[in-house]
Amino acid sequence: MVKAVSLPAEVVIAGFHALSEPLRVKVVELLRENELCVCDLCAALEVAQSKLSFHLKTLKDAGLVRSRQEGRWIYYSLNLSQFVVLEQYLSEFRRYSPILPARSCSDED
Amino acid sequence: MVKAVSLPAEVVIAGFHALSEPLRVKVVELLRENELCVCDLCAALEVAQSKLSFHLKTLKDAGLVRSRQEGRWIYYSLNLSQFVVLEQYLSEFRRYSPILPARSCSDED
DNA sequence: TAAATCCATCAATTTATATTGATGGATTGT
DNA sequence: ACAATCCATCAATATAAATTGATGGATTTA
Repeated sequence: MVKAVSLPAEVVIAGFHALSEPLRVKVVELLRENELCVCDLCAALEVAQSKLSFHLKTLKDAGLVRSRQEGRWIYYSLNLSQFVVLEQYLSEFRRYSPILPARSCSDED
Repeated sequence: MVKAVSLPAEVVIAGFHALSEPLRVKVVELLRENELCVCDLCAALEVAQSKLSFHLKTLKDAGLVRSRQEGRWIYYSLNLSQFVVLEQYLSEFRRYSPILPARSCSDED
């Protein structure tokens, strides 16, 4: 049961990709507070249903959200463990560094 | 000097977008260990220089890397504080949750 | 000064993603 | 059974991102 060693983890890339689009980020920010059905999200975001459905699929394929059916509604909610995976991936960058990045006063580039 | 309140933070989206492409992820993983010049990266990744340059620009625009010139070389390094920004953005999703997602026994790496 | 190296940028093409409106499956209420 | 609601999927189009080869600026070496 050998686990492949750090190919730039597909699942991580899929996660970041899913979070690289403004509407999808709005979706997860809404879901942060409540489980919501698609029609709730459509109303809140004022977008067409098919458009939202498309983006929800991207989020779901990336493992960031789950869905559950109740009657004719499908409720979406966050899959927090996947957010943790991404968070931990990022945290490893810090671990390699001798010092935490100095917080520049004038942080211009 | 009013700071806009949580528009799905452009800088966060740009960061996730930058990390949503395999070659760019390989770049930051290499830079995690060492500051490197473009020609080092070209050699390590076996890609054309113009291609790499394009992706480095994406990473730089997202604030994830810095560059510094030394003679005719341009050295790239991580800007860890931006990684921390992304990490903290993700960590806020956890904060809303009543329970931390169960850590599955079988997904250690 | 001339040649070589390192790199960013440009324009043209290819490839990937997103948007739109339409269709149909599943569920519920009449 | 029929109509209405909720949703995913499809095909066509539009938009965005990546790749490629070429060009030129800046720096170093001969």
